[in-house]
Amino acid sequence: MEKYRKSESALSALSALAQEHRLAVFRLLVQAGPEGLAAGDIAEKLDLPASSLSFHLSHLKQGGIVGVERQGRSIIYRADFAAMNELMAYLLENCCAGSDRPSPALSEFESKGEAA
Amino acid sequence: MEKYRKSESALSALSALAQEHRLAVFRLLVQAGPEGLAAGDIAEKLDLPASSLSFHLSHLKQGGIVGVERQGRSIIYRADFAAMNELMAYLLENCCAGSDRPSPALSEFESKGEAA
DNA sequence: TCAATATTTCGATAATACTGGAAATATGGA
DNA sequence: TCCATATTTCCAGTATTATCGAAATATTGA
Repeated sequence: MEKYRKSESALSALSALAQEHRLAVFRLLVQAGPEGLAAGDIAEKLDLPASSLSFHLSHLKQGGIVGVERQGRSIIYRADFAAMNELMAYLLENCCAGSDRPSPALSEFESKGEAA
Repeated sequence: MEKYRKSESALSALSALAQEHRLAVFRLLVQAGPEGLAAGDIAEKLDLPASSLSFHLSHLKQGGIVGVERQGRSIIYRADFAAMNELMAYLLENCCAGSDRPSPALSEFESKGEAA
């Protein structure tokens, strides 16, 4: 258990995604799957200057939703699916709740989780 | 059908949520449920100056994830659960994909949807 | 060791976002 | 109509984020 699911990490993941180029990069990485993509490939596909892309990649890394690994001369980025799932779980618990939800029951649960 | 689910709207919903105070406001509105909350109540609960809160509320409104309605002297804000569900659907389709996903099949589907 | 490749870091600039007091707007009640 | 309440809009100041060329750093292969 002990899923962290704190607002703090959700927030940094959200800010990582909340930018045109970064959302595009992340979607590309999701499509690429576990193999990931080299920074250069991303730059080419999205037609972004290397230094700008690097700025955004480091933001995605900070947000905890991509992983990095050097592979020879290239640096491979991959989507962190586990982190993305945690973000989804956070949003589901804290930001969703159909009109058919069991009143404030769920919110009490979440505020308890948040306290720690 | 014709779910919009475009990157553009996902992006504005994401930027709406990707800010400490706005995420807090939205969570509060989710807890409040369909009844919503008056701006003043939100300001009090989160201890935010009225003008700052108003700035953030308009951002949430722009992002399409809250609804507004005047009720006497107060202005009631409520979480737009349908919009939130659309965001979740977008993220699920475009930003998730377990390692057990059917290769690039899903991504082809989504790029077709995006074209329009 | 040297040159070529891949990427990041630096630094300067521009653009955007956030903050909060004060003034403006809308509403309801006396 | 006049006053109190609720909220927004305006505005200026501050802070954060984005952009991208140039220089710096790694890595590989000759």
